[in-house]
Amino acid sequence: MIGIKDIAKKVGMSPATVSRVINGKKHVNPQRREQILKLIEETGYVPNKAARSMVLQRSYTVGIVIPTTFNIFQRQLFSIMEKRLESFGYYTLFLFVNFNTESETECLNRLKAEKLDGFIMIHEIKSPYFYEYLESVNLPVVTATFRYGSIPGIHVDEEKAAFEAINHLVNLGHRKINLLVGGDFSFSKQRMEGYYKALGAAGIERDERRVFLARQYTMEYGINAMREMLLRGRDFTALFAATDELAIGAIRALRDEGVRVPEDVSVIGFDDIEIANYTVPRLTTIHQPITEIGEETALALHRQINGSNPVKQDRTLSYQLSIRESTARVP
Amino acid sequence: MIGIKDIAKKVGMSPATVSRVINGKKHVNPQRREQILKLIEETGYVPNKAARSMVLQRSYTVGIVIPTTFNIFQRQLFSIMEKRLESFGYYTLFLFVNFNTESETECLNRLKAEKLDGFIMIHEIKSPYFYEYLESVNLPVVTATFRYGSIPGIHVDEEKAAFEAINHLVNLGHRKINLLVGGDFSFSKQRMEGYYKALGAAGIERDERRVFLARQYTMEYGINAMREMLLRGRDFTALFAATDELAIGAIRALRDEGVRVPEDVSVIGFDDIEIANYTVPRLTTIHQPITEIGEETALALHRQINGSNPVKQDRTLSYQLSIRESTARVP
DNA sequence: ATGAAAGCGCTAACAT
DNA sequence: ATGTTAGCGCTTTCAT
Repeated sequence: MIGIKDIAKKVGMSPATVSRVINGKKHVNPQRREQILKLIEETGYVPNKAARSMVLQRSYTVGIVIPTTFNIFQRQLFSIMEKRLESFGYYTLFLFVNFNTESETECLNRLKAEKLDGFIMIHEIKSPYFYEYLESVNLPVVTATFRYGSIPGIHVDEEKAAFEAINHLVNLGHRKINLLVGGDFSFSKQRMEGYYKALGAAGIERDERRVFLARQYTMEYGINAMREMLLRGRDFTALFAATDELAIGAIRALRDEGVRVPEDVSVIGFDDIEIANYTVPRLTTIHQPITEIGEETALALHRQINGSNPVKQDRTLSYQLSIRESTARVP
Repeated sequence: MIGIKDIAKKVGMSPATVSRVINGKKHVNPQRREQILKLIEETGYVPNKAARSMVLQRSYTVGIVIPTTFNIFQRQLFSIMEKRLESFGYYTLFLFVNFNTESETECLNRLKAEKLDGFIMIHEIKSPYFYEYLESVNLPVVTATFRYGSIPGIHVDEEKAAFEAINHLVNLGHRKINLLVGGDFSFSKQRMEGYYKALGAAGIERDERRVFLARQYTMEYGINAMREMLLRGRDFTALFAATDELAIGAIRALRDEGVRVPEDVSVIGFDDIEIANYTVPRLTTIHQPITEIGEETALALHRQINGSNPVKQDRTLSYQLSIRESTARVP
């Protein structure tokens, strides 16, 4: 493998000078600079990242903590972040984590092993050790789509958005509105809270039997949950699914039983993943400003890392109710 | 930051001994080993990866080259690979690349900068320099879903699979079969080739006006392409879309014009992404053994890296025609 | 079984 | 403007 010494030797100069050229420092004779640049070009030399990272005590790398089972929304999100981070000159390292302590510890270790410049979380880690460590080393962090303690986060007002989703249904005359929600995240709690509050505001009695739990936020579990609902008799005219994927699964199960959407049952989702606009029927859903979330998150982290505008604060972005074809007046 | 010296000092031993313990080497007094292990546990010490990578001349990291605009199939694929690689003890580094020379060069540089143990390509890079470099450093590589030169690849017989897809349509009585295909990859050429051959075998005349090009393999371009087809008059009874995403977009556009699928027009896709089984109607498609492809690829790379079973050879996995609801007898 | 010392490839402080 | 040198945190000879 070719190294900085090889380059230096070939042009008859010291590694220090070559290093200066590579890093665009001053105090190098323009002619020699050209000469070195040319040689680097020719040889295809690229500095070793580990060596650099070691002496610089930083890696120009940003981590993104994401669940192994990332959903479509998260996939779109990290895709956007990755592009933005790259434009800022960072490498991106994905830290996949599962829903268990072991995996979270593993993630923490990785964080320690790499000298990351900072990182983004689009997955809520439970372990308190994790956050303790962050505090102790003062590593720049931004969360996206949720909040944790005093860490700055970029997100929408989930509760209010869910409230509005239910309101849309209520305005269409629905009173028997089921909720399909999954696991143990803040967004699920907030969306559920919005559901209850909207029902309350509409004078509809709170009925826990209308709430169904999916084990995961996938289409498969959406199908399963809807089957279960149907088994208990079709005493609902509308469904609020906590994510679009759950909604798509639910619509599938409804169709399989000959129930028409939206004629017989209205379904509203949440997130507005890309496919929501391509399904049959197109999905009415809460649009999250996914591009903006991704960009803002990357920017906030960049700012933290560079110390410019060190304002560590949350940003609540605005969502939108996107009315498409899966909701209609109550039959 | 806590380092190996700190650990050593605290137990009153040399860094060398601590290093031996960390790496599970022999010749350490069992008592001291325990003592050191305990301290590491307590302090939460994790060795610095850069330092380690530097002296070891390897990183225990495997790269996955993937297009920035990865599609759903590729997303599922890398997810599987990542899990498998982790189980082998590798870190995974994603190398996103765009469809231009600059980005490919960038990717190559990254490959040089990191001391990767090996890498996987699920994206065809064009630049010959890229492959030259691979040759020159003899870096372990495996391709997935395509082949390049003598690099071992894991894939299905794309052409034969496409042939079978068309055959399915022909058996249903279709003769006016359009093709929707996108960009410049080997799989697109092979799927197109299968289309033509199957038509030939069925005695259907080759008609290039039946072939439509999508700029990207996305649902959006699927819609656009189908609109264009429809504009030219509906003189087809079936469509073979080169990917499921294209198919889903096409079905959407068909619906928008009041064309029923499969009653009026049959649509068949390729890949069998997760959602293909949840759309309305469910998508008939070619099932790629995505889990197997992912696992086999990771395994093949692992073997190359470890020199065990250094057989550098291709594996052609078997696909399956998955008949669902989007195809029917010709009207 | 253990420690001292060299060195991985690079950058930066200090000389010149 | 350029070179010399030290050192980032670790592993691995080579002594002992």
